[in-house]
Amino acid sequence: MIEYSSQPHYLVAVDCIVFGFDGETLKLLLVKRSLEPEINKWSLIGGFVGAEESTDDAAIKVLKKNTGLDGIYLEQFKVYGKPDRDPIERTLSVAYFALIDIKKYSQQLNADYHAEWFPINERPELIFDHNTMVADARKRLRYKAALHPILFELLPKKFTLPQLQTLFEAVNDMKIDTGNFNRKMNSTGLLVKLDEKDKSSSKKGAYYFKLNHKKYRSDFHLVFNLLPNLSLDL
Amino acid sequence: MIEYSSQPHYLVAVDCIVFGFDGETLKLLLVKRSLEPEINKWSLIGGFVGAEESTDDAAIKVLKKNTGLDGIYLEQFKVYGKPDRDPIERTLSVAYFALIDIKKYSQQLNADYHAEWFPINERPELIFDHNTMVADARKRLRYKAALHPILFELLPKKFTLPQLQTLFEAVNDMKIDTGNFNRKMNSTGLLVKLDEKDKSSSKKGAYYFKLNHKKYRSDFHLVFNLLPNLSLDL
DNA sequence: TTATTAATTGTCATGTAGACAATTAATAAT
DNA sequence: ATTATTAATTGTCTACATGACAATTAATAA
Repeated sequence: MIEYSSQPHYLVAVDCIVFGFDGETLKLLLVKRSLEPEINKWSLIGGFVGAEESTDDAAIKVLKKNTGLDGIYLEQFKVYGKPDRDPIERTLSVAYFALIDIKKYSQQLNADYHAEWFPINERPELIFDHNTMVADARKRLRYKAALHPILFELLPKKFTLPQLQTLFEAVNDMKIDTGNFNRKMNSTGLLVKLDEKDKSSSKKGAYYFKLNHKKYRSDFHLVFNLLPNLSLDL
Repeated sequence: MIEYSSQPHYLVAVDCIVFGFDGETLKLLLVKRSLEPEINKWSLIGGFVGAEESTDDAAIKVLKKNTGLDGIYLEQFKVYGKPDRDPIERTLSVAYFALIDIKKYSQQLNADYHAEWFPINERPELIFDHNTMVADARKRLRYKAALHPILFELLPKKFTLPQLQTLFEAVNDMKIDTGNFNRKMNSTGLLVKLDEKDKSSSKKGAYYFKLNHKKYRSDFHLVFNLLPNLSLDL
């Protein structure tokens, strides 16, 4: 039997930076950590990678366990591999960011798992290097969202143009001109206008749109310019 | 003493996809693997992550050991974490791509470490999932190079416009109009024209340029459009 | 009727992009 | 001196994108 002699072995975890959008504010899903050390402190959703699963599998599992949701947009974006990032024992963490339609998230699981949504700018301090992970994930989200129509993952099946614009403004911390924004979005071919209106936030009501999934899939990898004054930092 | 109970532990490796450019062809640095299994087969440069080093440290070390070079452009781009990717024992691999000025690479180390440059399109079969890693790294390189001036990392201190164009054409597998290309490159402010000429490939000779490092550093994160007909796939 | 938000449209200046052609330049080889 | 060769720049044309800003039309609850 061949062996790799006496190389050191490490724990491997996954951590998920879960973004959500409620129509107004960009949010982050956090949990109270259930094991020592730092028990009861706020933390990203995460878990160890089991013997029979890939890191992708582990991230999917973690997300399922904490939100009850399947088929979530997940993207591995960085490994955190400093030797001392976990004070107890060396643990590498493979970080993923996830985009969730917040309305799909079932409230009772919230209670079960002590998970809670926080407005991204009013979140508590997190354990270990999780604050850094969140900052990195935000940057990556901004970057990706400027070039690919990824933010649709955060919206419910039916959404309005004002909601879409609010989302873009929240992610990028900027005001966007409505006329130009709508023109641009309509020109992507990604939107399908529905007959129904959302009258919850105005008298006139805003038409609902749904995503053209076929176009979304086929054009996802193309490079768009979805942001005015594109100037990113990553 | 707190412990994470009986979670499984794994080996963690780094693998580097090392790109080089000789003025004509995009190349890949490979080594003959020195341990079982698959000993003497071609492989990416890699190694296990030691107990006292971060994954970034490990990648730097691996590169230093195999090329003798420091200060190489290195970017972590993906973790390969399938349980069975290594037949002997579960090993996660953190993949980095590296960009090397091929002229800096010292030939004698080549012999010592059995490392060899292959034209990227005429490379041998690689072990494990290394073929996939190379394909992924190429895509990532193309993507990044279209948006950021990263390809300068592959060029020597002095380079000519024709060399630069050839490099862009090699990375992206396309012909580029010289007039438009030179206009675009000159307009970035990244180039500093030198007095000296390179007469090796023409009678007239092509002026050497060097990189404006200050501008390079300050503008690196901005999103450029360095490719005609930008249409990427990642 | 009014206030309010939605959605579209217009306009203007500016810039980029790319196809394509032409020109000027330098110099080694003949 | 002429020629062949590659380098580098420039011109031109069309098309389209961009973004600032304003104006307009629309729908409807209060």
